[in-house]
Amino acid sequence: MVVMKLQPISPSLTVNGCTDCPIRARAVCADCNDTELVKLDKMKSYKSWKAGETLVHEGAPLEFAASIVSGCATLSRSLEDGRRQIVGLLLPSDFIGRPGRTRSEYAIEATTDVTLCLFRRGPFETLLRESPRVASRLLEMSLDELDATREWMLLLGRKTAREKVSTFLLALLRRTATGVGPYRTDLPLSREEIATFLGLTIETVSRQLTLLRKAGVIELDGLRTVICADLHLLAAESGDEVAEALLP
Amino acid sequence: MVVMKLQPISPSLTVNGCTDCPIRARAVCADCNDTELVKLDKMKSYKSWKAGETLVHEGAPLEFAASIVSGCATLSRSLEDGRRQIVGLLLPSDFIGRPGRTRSEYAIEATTDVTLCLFRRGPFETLLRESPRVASRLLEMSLDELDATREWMLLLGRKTAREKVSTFLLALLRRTATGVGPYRTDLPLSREEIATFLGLTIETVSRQLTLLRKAGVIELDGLRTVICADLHLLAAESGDEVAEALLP
DNA sequence: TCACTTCCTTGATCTGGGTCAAGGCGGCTC
DNA sequence: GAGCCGCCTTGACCCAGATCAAGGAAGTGA
Repeated sequence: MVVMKLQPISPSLTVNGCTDCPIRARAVCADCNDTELVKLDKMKSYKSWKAGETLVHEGAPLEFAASIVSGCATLSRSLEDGRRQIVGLLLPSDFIGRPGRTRSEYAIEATTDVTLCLFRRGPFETLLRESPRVASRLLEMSLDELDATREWMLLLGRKTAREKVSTFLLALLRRTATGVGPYRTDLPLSREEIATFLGLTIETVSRQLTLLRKAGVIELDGLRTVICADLHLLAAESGDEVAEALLP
Repeated sequence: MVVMKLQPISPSLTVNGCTDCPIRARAVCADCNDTELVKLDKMKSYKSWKAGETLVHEGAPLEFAASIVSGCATLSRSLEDGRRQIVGLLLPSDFIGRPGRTRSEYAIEATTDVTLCLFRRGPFETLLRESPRVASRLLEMSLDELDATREWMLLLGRKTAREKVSTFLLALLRRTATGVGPYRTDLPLSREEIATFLGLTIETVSRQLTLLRKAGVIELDGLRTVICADLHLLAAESGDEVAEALLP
């Protein structure tokens, strides 16, 4: 399963792809021949789920590859006693799929209404075999994914609650940030889901959001909307000075 | 970077590969033509490091791909204030490398004396481009890696200290387990390194090892050798009943 | 408009694991 | 074999974040 990319895809790749089907744009770059585009277009279909629905249960068969068109979903793993950890966040342009394996190690759940662009396993794996360019793009995406996952290990193992919440908000805001601030984003996760993603409890997430608001780092507009006038303030709270240096 | 595989490689893949150079065995399966074997053999070389040495600094150029021949190394990431998290464990037959990127996101450090089988980046990437079979094997390894990393996220985010230490010992023992017990393994990491891997402190690791010994789950022979008569006891402490069900 | 639900916030208290400090135990050197 | 050094263990205490508990706010349906 390949997912959780917190940077937006390159604009130069989207413009000549179909924007409603990001995998086409992501898998095939501008100088490719059209054959692969046509093949991808022919095998795709769309499906939507409501917020809160489960797309795939942990350990259940996974009969498709897909990319997120709109909305947000999570990947999670659970222990038998109910403890649960979200191990990946799926946002538009992210990819779902695990070539060569038929069942999902993770539960996939919609946290908002979500629409996927689906490819059946069989034809998609054939395309992978026949098109080195698509295959190598998938390898690249998997390795980016691995880097993002390892970065999250550092967060889970070593960061404080405040740093965790700040890092999460910063990652979301950067993904949607355009031009200059103030930056605004709608949280695609409930407090409970944020907690499950950050290895915290819902109460701690709530308290840290309140503290960040009182410290003037962010503003909250309703329950789901976060506004940040200066991403550097947030980066300073995230425990990661490198992240700060990379800001616009 | 692709690493941390806690299962031994398939015996059917090793027998006809050269055992001192596992990537050849891992990348090329029995029914492949010999050309790829020859190409891999031609480009390889060997290099060794002493325990405690740094192979690659965090953020430094990574000019090779490699597989571990013997010994143990770690991948780690650090925050600026010195907090550090090991994000991957490299044991014999594991692969190091990040096609398409020239610098390492992680520090790579030898925790015991270690020998690598090295491939220069250029020729290795050419081989990847020309040999779909080797490329698809690398994708498979990357995805296994991603699964292992996400499993570790569940450990870091949700398990107790006792469960973390038990899970770590179980993973090590399973990797070397053959036939029936009692199982014995030499820890490739110091207490400090184990702590850095599990998101704990050295004192907590030490205390949990003592408690597991007093509970009769493990025996310790010297500082580095762990003996476990019954892996099911350890699995019961690991918080993961599925792991227990999969034991021999 | 009122009951009901779901999700969030805030306060009070508890505790697992961190921190600080004091040895113990080889292995090495001279 | 004495002194030293690196690594590990153990004890005492502390604190960040978990847990428990009590509302608040916003939506929904009758």
